[in-house]
Amino acid sequence: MRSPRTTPRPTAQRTRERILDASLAMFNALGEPNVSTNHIADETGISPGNLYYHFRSKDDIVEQLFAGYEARIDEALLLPDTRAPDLEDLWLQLHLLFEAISQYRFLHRDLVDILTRNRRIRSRFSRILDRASTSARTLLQALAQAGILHASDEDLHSLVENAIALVTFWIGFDTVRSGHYDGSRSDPGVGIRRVLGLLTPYLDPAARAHFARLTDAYGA
Amino acid sequence: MRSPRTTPRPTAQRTRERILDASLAMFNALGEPNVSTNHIADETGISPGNLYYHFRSKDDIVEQLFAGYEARIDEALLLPDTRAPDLEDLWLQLHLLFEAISQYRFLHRDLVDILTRNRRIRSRFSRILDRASTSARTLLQALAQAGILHASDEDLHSLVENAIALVTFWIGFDTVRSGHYDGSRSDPGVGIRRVLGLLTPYLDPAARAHFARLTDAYGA
DNA sequence: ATTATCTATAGATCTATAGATAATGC
DNA sequence: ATTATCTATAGATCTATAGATAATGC
Repeated sequence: MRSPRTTPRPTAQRTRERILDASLAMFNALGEPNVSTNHIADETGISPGNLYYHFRSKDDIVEQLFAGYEARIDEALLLPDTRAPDLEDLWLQLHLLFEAISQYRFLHRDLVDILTRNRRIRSRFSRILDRASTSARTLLQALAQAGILHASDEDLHSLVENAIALVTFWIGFDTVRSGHYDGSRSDPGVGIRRVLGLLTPYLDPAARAHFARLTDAYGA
Repeated sequence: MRSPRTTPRPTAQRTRERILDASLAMFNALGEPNVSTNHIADETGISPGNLYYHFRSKDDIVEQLFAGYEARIDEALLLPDTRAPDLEDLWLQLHLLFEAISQYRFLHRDLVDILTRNRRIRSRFSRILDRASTSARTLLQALAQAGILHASDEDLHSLVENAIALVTFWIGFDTVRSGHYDGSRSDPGVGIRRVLGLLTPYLDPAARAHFARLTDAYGA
């Protein structure tokens, strides 16, 4: 056990952050399984021993990064609490989700492998999916209530699950479909349009036109 | 270079097959990145040296397995050539696809990582996606021609891409969503229903009822 | 004589730790 | 005195090969 650092020194704090930054960048570029603690130390410009002074293990680094990811996702899933959510909330939520996922895309690239090897992250991710499901359901039910979406309960369930599947594995699909395996960031616009494509057949014509305007105006 | 075996001895042939069988089973159960050539040799009951007599490398094993996968997928993608494909062809194709993928699920579990590390498999998989896209498009266009599906060209494109994404990453999504990380085979029924769920809003009511009957009758 | 198999091992990792040394804060 | 860092290394892999030995087929 390391003693708690109540007042961390500026230098060490920066080193810790630099390790996390380098890890995230390399994980995203090369895939987490293909990046060793030696690579990370090397890229950060420190010794492997120093890396293990700041982090218990490679998994510890992954978990710290995951905490950042989880915070971003939870923020993206927030819905307005004083009024019913509308189409523009859905549109914004999708943009925030794709942005957060893109920032931590290494997690989604090797999702099954990472979750298989780490029980803690596994259960936390499982709860993220549940929260996403709840959020999406709430949103779509509000749209149904407002009369701009028409779907049976079964349709709605299928819709929510398919949307979650598509968002979760968009990074993977985009990679294999486009053939860009270098881990570079890709335009989230197509992914967002595909998720919205799941929804459109259930939307009112007026709402569909509304979406078209949003897409044209903000370019995604 | 190994000399060509024109008339392979039965024993050796069996060993080769046993290596492939053990590899497939362990890859599916534990994930390809987590299975070493030592594990495979151990499970097959041979020495690591013997394994390398039969296969050039671990990648060689993966490629041999991939060839079997590719053949199964290509077979599943075949459409009738003497008549226009109909709803039941689509239904059958989905079943064959899910069956083939389930048999080689290790490929889909770590798809991006495997394709990143192996250029040959990468380009072959890319062509599989193209063939799947063509097959799906042909099928859906036939349905549109027959008047049982109504969708614009843009809708149809989105539909095809979303279906391919869902089928390709169903194994991954099912794993993280259900929380069963032991690599065991899961019921493909839900996955098939989800893919069909993409289609239903574009279908004629009569065709939708047809699907419901198929699902009830054959249990998926 | 050829094919199949095993033993033993080189060489390259990788994760993680022990222990020495340097830098900082009181 | 505490915190941060480095050097060096143990110990566990893992992939792959060399070279010896066994089994098979003509």
